[in-house]
Amino acid sequence: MSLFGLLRQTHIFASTVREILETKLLREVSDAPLTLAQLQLLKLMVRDGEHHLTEVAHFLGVSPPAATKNIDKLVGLGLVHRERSTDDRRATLLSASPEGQRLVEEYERKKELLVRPVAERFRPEELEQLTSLLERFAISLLERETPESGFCARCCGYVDSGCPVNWLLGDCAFQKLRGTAVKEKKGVRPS
Amino acid sequence: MSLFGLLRQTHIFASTVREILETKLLREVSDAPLTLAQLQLLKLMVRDGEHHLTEVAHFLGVSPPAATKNIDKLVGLGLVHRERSTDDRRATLLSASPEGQRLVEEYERKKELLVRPVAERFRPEELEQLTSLLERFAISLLERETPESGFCARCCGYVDSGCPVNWLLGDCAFQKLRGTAVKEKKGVRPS
DNA sequence: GCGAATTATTAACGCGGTTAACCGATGCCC
DNA sequence: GGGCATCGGTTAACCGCGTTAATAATTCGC
Repeated sequence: MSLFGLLRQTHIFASTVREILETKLLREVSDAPLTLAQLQLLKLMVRDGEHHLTEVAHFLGVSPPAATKNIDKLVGLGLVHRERSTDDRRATLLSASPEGQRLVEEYERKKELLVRPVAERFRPEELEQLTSLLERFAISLLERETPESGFCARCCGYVDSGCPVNWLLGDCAFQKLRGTAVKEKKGVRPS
Repeated sequence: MSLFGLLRQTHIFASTVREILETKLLREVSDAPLTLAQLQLLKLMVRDGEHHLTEVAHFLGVSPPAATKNIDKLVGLGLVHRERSTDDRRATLLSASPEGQRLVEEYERKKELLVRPVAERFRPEELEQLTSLLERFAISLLERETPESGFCARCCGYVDSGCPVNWLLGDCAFQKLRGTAVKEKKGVRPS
């Protein structure tokens, strides 16, 4: 069987989502030119409070200096608050500022506004099919990854404790961050 | 109706495809660290012969100097051949070298090798559904784009003359490149 | 045939990534 | 408790790819 059509639509779908639903939308809600990584950082911090720089670096999959630069920028824009930790005075505590929170909310709002009319052109059962097929395909791809590859979909902001992607990757940075490491559960679907 | 599940899976699918099926695979087939843009360039040139630098810049959606740099790198790696045009001595003629062609073929081969076992976990009608749903969703997103936005999915390498994405975007760089501009046909499905 | 437009490149710079080096704070161990 | 390794974060130097402005060479149009 030929996979050409599937490969083609897979690529086009992924490009379109990234370009229109993520990059372009981000430009619309932010005066300063943020990168997708920076938005994901913001979403992470909006979602759950205070983080250390090392966690942030791991979450983004970049080196600590790169994470520092990203945080520097977000702090400079007033989107993130940074302070020294009191119990470990080496560490920093990072959290989203009210403006940062507003930016993320605005992004989510516009995204839904953009997707809703698209979704309305599908029947409800088609949307469920699509969601389910997307999930199965992504999981099947991810299952073939060794945990060492360190891939993280940065689902941040779309966290759903029942989602297989969450417990599939033993070393999902986001999981570690949230203190809900699932290493021992890898590959075992919770009942 | 809540779109949360759909938005979540959409993001995860797009991230996973880009990361595992594109970025990671590219690293495996190339010694030099190519970017996805450079791979897409190669695919473009493998597909259809000679191009000018301006076309390449438009195709990638970057400025001419940026395109020059990308081409410089590919030429330096021996993946692309560059020569002066004879009929317009300002212009350059760019084409993939045999090594460039081999790289793209190897990439496609490995991609199929990776996706086939994933596809085998779906029933044939499910794969058709997925392909069709991906296409409809992407098209529906793209339809809301003004031609001025200049988005191009760089479907290069997955060109299918019957595909709506091809004729949907009046200013699809790829279309222009191929001399099959569809501006007048925008939104009108060929019978 | 000459000025205007076009094609591609170079120069100077910005931003985000890297590694190496550094600094203050913590913790361990005798 | 003092000494030393380690840890958390930042800085410095560099690289790659993007930008805009300026330049060189060629072609076009009147």
